[in-house]
Amino acid sequence: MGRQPCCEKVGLKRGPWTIEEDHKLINFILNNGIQCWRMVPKLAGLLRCGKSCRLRWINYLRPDLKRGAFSEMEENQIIELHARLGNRWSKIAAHFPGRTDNEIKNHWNTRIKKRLKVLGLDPLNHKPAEQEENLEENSETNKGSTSPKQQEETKTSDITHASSVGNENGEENFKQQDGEADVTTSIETTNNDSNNQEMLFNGISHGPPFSVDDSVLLQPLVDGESSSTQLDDSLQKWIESLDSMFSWDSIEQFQECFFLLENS
DNA sequence: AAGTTCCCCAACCGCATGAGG
DNA sequence: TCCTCATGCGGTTGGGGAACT
Repeated sequence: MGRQPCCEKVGLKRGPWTIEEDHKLINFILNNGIQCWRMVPKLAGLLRCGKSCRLRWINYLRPDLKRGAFSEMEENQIIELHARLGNRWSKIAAHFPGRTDNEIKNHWNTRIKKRLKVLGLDPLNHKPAEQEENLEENSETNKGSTSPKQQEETKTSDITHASSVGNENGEENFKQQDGEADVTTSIETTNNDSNNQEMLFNGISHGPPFSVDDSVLLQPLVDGESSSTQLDDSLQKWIESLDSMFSWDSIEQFQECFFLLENS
């Protein structure tokens, strides 16, 4: 007797989101907020499951998202956090306002991993690759003698001790406070309020999170790739409205953008 | 120019977790 | 305490564009 799926899959749309779907979702959330994701698609008139709506909102439509390439400083912070927290992307993302766990995870898998390998470090535990080989040999002998959870704990303590930014009491901190206490203090000094504001503002000024060279399919943009010649009037207005905004605090302003967009 | 390979990233899947009855 | 359900999370996939041959 398996668990029921989170939603009725039959008849639901999958794959890339269209601009119309995005508009419906954003409009609904701005007008109604989020009480229950499962109800969102029904009430918003979307043929999507709630899970898909949630993911779309969190990873792409949220107005406070910071888009664009990661700076070297951000990459270094990710490496530092990964050394302590492992693949807990949501925890890592919590230190980067405007970034999503998915974004950081993708960036890790596509860029940072390679960067570490070039440096001769194992991306899993941040140890030099040779050392890692020895570790694997040893772990072979222990195979079957430990539960997955025990193995995970072992890995965790390895990561902590191996961290190049090491903390003498890393393992203890990890267990007591999910490994975040010391990281938080070091990272937060760089993510102060003014910095956050700047990032938020920069994120907004990147323009809409989609291109319009195809009027139906929503295509993600690479940072700086947007071309005003490709934008239709409504989207141009969108960009102008966003650029003129100081912050996303005012939902009314945001709604006005949509009003303009829909009525243009 | 055409074909192939590589790379990126949005989206999906399935399990974990926690709240509430 | 157990069960159900909604949400969160991390691993993985696949489409599409870029780079290369």
